[in-house]
Amino acid sequence: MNDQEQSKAPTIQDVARRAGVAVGTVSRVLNESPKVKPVTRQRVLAAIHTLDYSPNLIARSMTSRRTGSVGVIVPFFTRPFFSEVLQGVEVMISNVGREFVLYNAQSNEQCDAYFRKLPRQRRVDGLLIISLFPDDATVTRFLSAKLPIVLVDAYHPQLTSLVVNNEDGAYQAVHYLTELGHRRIGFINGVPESDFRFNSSDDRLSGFCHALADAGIDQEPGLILTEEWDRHGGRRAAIQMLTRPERPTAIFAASDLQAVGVLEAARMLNIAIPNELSLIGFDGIELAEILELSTVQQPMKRMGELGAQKLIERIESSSNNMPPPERIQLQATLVTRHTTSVAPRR
Amino acid sequence: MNDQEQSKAPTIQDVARRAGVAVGTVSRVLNESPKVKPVTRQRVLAAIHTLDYSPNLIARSMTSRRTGSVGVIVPFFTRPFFSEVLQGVEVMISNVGREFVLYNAQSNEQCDAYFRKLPRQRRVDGLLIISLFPDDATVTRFLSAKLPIVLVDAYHPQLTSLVVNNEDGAYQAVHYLTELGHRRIGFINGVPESDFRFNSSDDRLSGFCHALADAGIDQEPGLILTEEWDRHGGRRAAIQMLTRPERPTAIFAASDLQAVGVLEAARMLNIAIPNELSLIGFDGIELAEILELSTVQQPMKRMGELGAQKLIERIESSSNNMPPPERIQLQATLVTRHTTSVAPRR
DNA sequence: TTGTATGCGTTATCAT
DNA sequence: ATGATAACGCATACAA
Repeated sequence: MNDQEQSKAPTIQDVARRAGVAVGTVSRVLNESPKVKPVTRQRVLAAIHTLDYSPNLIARSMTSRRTGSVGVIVPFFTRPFFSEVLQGVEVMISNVGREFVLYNAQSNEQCDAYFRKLPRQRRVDGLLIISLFPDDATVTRFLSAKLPIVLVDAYHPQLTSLVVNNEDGAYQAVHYLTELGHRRIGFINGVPESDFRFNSSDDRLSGFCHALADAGIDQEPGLILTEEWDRHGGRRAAIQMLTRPERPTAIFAASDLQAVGVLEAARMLNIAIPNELSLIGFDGIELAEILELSTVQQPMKRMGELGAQKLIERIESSSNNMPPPERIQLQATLVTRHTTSVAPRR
Repeated sequence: MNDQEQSKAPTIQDVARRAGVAVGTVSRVLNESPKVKPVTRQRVLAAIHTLDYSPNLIARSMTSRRTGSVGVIVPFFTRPFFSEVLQGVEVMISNVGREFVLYNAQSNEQCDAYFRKLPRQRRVDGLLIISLFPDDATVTRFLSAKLPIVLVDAYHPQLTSLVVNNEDGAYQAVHYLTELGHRRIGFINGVPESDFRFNSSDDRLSGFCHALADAGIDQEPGLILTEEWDRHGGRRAAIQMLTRPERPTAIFAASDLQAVGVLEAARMLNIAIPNELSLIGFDGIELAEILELSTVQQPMKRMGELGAQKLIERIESSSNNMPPPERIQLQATLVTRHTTSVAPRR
C-alpha cells in the first residue's frame, strides 16, 4: 500500500508528513506567512515540489470564504461589443491571478435566476454586471449579501456604475448629420436588454431628439424604429424606412451591427451610400473599421478593464471600509469614415 | 438576537431548525432523494422558501467532489472563430445547468500553467480544450488525475478529440481555384497556436499542396507564407505576395480574418477582386458572409456543442465505466461567394 | 422514513 | 516558530 501507486491528489497532510511538520506550518508556507523559519520553509517547499502538490481550491474557499474567482454576467457574450468589453475584463482579472466565470443571460428569466442565486451560492467573490439593470429589490439582496458588485454600461444609484455618455454620443452623431444638411434623419433603436427601468437605448434616443430639436427639426414618428440589436434588426428597420414615400437621407443606428443591416438594405434597394444615404452606427467594433463605417466609438476594452479593476478593489477592501458606490462616466466619440456626406439636393 | 437582523446566509442547519427536522433530511430533499415522506418534504420546501435558502456550492463541492462547473480553455476567446465555438459550448453547458469557467490562454506559459494546475485544483469537473495541443506528459497528468477532458479542434490519441477535416477543407478550396484555371496560387498560413506537435495549420498546408499536385502545379516558395491569424497578418502576407514580379492570381488564406487583410491589401494596391485576384478564406465567420467572401465553412457552433456534450457525458459517467477516447471528425465545406472567379487571361 | 455522526482539505485559533 | 484542533457547510453511511 505504498502511495506511489495511489494517484489520488496529495493533500496538505501528505505534504506535512513528508516534510515532518504539522499541517499548520504547511498552510503558513502556502500563505506566505512571515513567521516560519527559512529552514523549515525550504523543507516544506521541497515536499510540495516532490509531491507535485497544489492546494485544493474548493477546500480553501470553504474556510477562507474567498473563491479567487469573479463572476461576469452578460447578455449575448458573442456579440462584438460584449466580446470587446470581456476582453478588457479578462486582461484585468487574469492580471491579478483570479479566474472568471461567465454567466450568459440570454433571457430575462435566466438573468433573474442568476441575480437571485449568485449572492447566496458564494461561488464567486464578486459580480460584474454588463448592460443589465438590476431592480431595487435585487440590489437590496446584493447589498445584504455583501457581495461586491460593479455595473458596466448600466446604472444603479446604490452600486458602483460605469456608464458611457450615450446621450452625448448620440447627440454628436445626429448633430453632425444636421450640420451636413440632413433634415430627414431616421433612428434605429435597440430593444432593451432587460425589462428593467433605465436603458442605454433611452439615452441614445434622447440624444437623437435633442440634436434634432437644436437643429429645429420636427420628429417624424415613422423615422424612429426599435429593433433587435443585430444585423437583421437593422435591415428590417432600414427597409421599412427606406421604402416610405419620403425616405430619410440619413440614418443613425444604435449599434454598428444594425448599421451593417442598413448597408445591406441600401444595397438591396440600390441606394448609394453615402451619396444618397448617410449612415452612422454606434459602438466602434472592428467591423465598423473594416467596412469604413462612420460610428460613435465607445471605449469598450477600457470599460471592461476599469469595471474589473473597480470590482477587484471592492473585493479586496475589507468589508468595514468599503468605498461608497461611485458613478463613473466615460465619453464616446464620433468617428467619421466613409458612410457620411452632405445631404443630397432635392 | 433574533435572526431577522442577521443577514448572514442561511445554512442547511437553519432550514432544518425552521422545518423541525434534521439536517440529513433537508439534504435529502435538496438532492431529490426518493426516501422522504411528501409531508416532510413540503415542510422543508416551505422553510427553504421562507428563508430564501440556497445551498452553499463550495461546501457542497467539498463533500460531493463535484463542482458543477466545467472549464473551457481557449486562446484568444474574442476572435470570432472561438467566439462562435464558445457559443455552442455555452448553450450546451447551461442547458444541463452547469456553469462555465473561461481560461484564456494567450501565451504558451499561461497555457502550460493552466494545464499544470487545473487537474490538481479541482475547481472544475472537466476541461474542454479548444485549438490547443497538450503534449504527452500533460496528457498523462490529466489521465492520472482522472479529470475528464475533451479536445476541440485539436487531437491527441488518448483523449476524446473533435476535429474538422482541415486537409479536405483546404483541398476543396484550392482544387476549386485550379478548376477555375488558376496556376499561381498563394497560401497564407497561420502561426501555430501552441508550440506542441501537430496543428491544424499543417493540415491546411497539406491540403493546399495536394490540390496543387493533383493539378500538376509546382509549389513556389514565395507563395507560401506564415503569418498571424488576424487581419494584419493577412495584409502583411498579401502585400508581400502581391508585390512580387509575378504575383499570384488567387490566394487561399487559413482564416477569414487573414482574408479580410488580403481584401485590404488588394484595395490598397488597386487589384480588383475577383477579376484580377480570387480569394478564399477559412472558418466561415459572420464577417465572411457580410463581405461576401468565399470561404471554407467550419461547423463552429456545432463543434462547441458537440464537444461540450461529449465532455458532459464523460463527467457524468462514473469513472469505472468511462467510455474510451474517440476521435470525431466533422466536415468543412466550401462556400463560394463573390471573391472567386476564373483566372484572368494573361 | 428520519436522525446522528463522521469526514472532506483547508484556515485559523489556540497552546506550547 | 510550530503543533494540535476546532470550525467551515454539506453529504452520506449508519443507526434508530
